[in-house]
Amino acid sequence: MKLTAVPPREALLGAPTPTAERSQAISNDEIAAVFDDIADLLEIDDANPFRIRAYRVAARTVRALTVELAPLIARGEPLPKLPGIGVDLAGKISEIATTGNCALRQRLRSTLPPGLVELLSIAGLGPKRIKHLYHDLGIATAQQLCEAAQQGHIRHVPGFGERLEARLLSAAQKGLGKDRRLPLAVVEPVALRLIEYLRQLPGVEDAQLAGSLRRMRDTVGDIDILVTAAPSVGVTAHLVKHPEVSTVLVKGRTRASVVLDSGLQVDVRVVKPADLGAALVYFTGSKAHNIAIRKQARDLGLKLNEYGVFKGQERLAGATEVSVYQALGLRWITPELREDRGEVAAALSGRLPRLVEVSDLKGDLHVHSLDSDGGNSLEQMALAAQQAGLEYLAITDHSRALAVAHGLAGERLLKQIDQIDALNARLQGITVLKGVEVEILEDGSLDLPDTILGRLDLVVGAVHSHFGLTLRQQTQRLLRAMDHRYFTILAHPLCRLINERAPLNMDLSAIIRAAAARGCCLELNAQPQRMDLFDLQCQYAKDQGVLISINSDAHRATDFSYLRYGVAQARRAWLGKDDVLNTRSLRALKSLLAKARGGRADAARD
DNA sequence: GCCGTTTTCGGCCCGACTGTTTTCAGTCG
Repeated sequence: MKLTAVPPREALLGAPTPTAERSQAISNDEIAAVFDDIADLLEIDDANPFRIRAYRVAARTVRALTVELAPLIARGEPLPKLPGIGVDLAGKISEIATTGNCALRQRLRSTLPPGLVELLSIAGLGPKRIKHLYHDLGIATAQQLCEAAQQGHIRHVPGFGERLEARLLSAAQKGLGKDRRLPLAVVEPVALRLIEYLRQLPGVEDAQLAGSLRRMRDTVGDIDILVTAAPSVGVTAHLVKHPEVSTVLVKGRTRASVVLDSGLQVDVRVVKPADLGAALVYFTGSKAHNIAIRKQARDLGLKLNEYGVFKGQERLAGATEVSVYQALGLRWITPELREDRGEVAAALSGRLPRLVEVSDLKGDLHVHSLDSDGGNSLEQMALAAQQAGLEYLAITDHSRALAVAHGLAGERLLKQIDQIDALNARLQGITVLKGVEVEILEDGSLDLPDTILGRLDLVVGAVHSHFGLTLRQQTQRLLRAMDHRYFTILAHPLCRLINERAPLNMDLSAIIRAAAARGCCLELNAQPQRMDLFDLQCQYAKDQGVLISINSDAHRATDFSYLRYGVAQARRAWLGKDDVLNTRSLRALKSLLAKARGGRADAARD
C-alpha cells in the first residue's frame, strides 16, 4: 500500500486547461494541486505537521468532489460545508479559484529554492534531512545531491553517515520514483506469481493481496502482500531470494520492501494468523480510510492498530476483518469502497450500497471482429461471450474514417448486418446485436449517414483523432455528436491511455449533464490501458441519472475477461446493478434503446 | 489548520526499520 499523501494528478471533471486557452474556470483538480504544493513546501519549512496534514486532507477532499467549485464561487454562491475545510481554507479556495494562485504559496516559494520540493521524491529523504543538507552543504537539487555524495561530503553532516550517503546516492541516481503507477491488469499477474512463491515456503500458512491492488484501483503503485506465518519462518529472507528481485530496500523479520527487475516495488508483511483481520484492514488501506476508522475507534474509546481493536490492554477483535469492523460498530466494508468517501458513515448507519457484480452483467456492448481490427470472427466472438456467461453482445466495428483499423464503410457494414442475421439464426443462447463504433469527426458529426445508422440496434460513438482541440472545441464536438438522433453510447469518453495519453481537454461535467438530458449512456471502458471513465466520474454520472455501460472493447475472444476490471471500477464508483446499462435483460435493453431513440426523435421534431 | 454532549485550547493514527547513536530521530507505509 502506498501511503505517501501524493494523490494522482489526473484531471477528473474537467481536464487541466492550458493557460493560453483558459475558456473555463479553474478546476477542482487544479485547486487541489495548489494545496498539495503548499503542503510540500510547508514540510520543508518544518511547519506544524497537523497544519501540513490539513492541506493534504483539503487537497484530497477538493479532488474528490463531483461539483466544480470555481463556477459556484463565480456565481457568488457560498461554498458547501466540507469536512476538514474551515474558514481559512475556504478563503484560500476562493482565492485560488479567483486569482489562480495563493499568496501563501508564493510566499513559501520565494523563501525556498524550487528544487527542494523535488528532493522529497528521493527515497530516504524527508524534510528534516533535506533541511540539514540545504543548510550545511547548500544542496538544493538532485544533481547537487549526487555530486556531494560522490565527493563524500554528505557523510560528515550530523545525523548522516557513509551508509546513508550511499543509499541516497543510489536512490537519486536511479530516480527510484515514488509516483510510478501501472495498470491494475499488468501488476495483478506479477503479484499472484509472488504470492504462489511465498506460499511454497514451509511454515507459511497463507499469503494474500492487500493495498490498492486489493482495492482494485485502476492503477497500482506497488504490490502489498500479507503473509501469515511465525516470524521464525524466514519469510523476508525467502522473498529477497526471488529471482526477479533486483534491489532490497529494507528487510526486517516482519517486513521487507524490494524492487523487482521490472521496477515494481513489493512490500511484504508477516503477521500471526490471529492478527490477520486487523492486518488486512490496515494494509489494504487506503490511508484515508484507515484514518477515518481509527477516528471511529477513538470516538468509542478504543484503539485500532494492525494487531487488533483494543480497549485499554484488552483485545476486542482482530482475527477477521468482520470482527474488526464489528468492534467499531460498523458493517464490513468491501475493499473497493475503502477511500473515505462516505463509506464509514454508510457502514455506521447500515446504508452501504449493494454493488454491481460481474455475474450481474448480461451483455457486452462494445466488441470488435475481424471485419475491422479485431482478431476473431463474428461467430468466435459470440461464442466467447457466451462462454464468459453473457446473453448478448453488440458487434461494434470501427467506421470508415478510422482507416488504420480497416474501418467499415456503409456497404461493408450492411453486409455485416446480413451476416449477423444469419449468425443469430444459427446460434442458441447468445444474441448478437448490430452496432458500430462510429468515428466522431472533428466537427462533431458522425462518420456514417443516418440511412446506415438507422439500421443498427445501437450506435457507439468515439473519438480517435484530433485529441488536441481546445476545451471549448472538444466539448462542443462531443455535445454535437451526442445530439445525434441515433447516438447511444459515448465510448471511452476521456480517450486517456494510462501513462501514454492524457485525458481529453473537455468539460466532462457538461457532457454528463447533456447525456442525462438526452438519454445517452456513457461507457466505462474496461481495457486495462483505458479504464475510462474514472470512478469519481462514474459516480457523478450516476448522481445525474446517466446509465453506465461496462464494456470490454474486446478485440480478441479472450478479452471478455477485462469486464472484471470494469466492474471493479464501477464498484469503486458505488454503482449498483440498476446503474449499469448492460445488466438489463435483452428484452429490457431493447426496449430501453428503442425508447431512447424515440425520445430523441421526438425532441428533434420539437 | 481543523475541531468540539469531555474540550474554544489542546489535541490531532500508529508502528517497523534504518542508521547513527549510546537512547533515538527520521523516514516510510
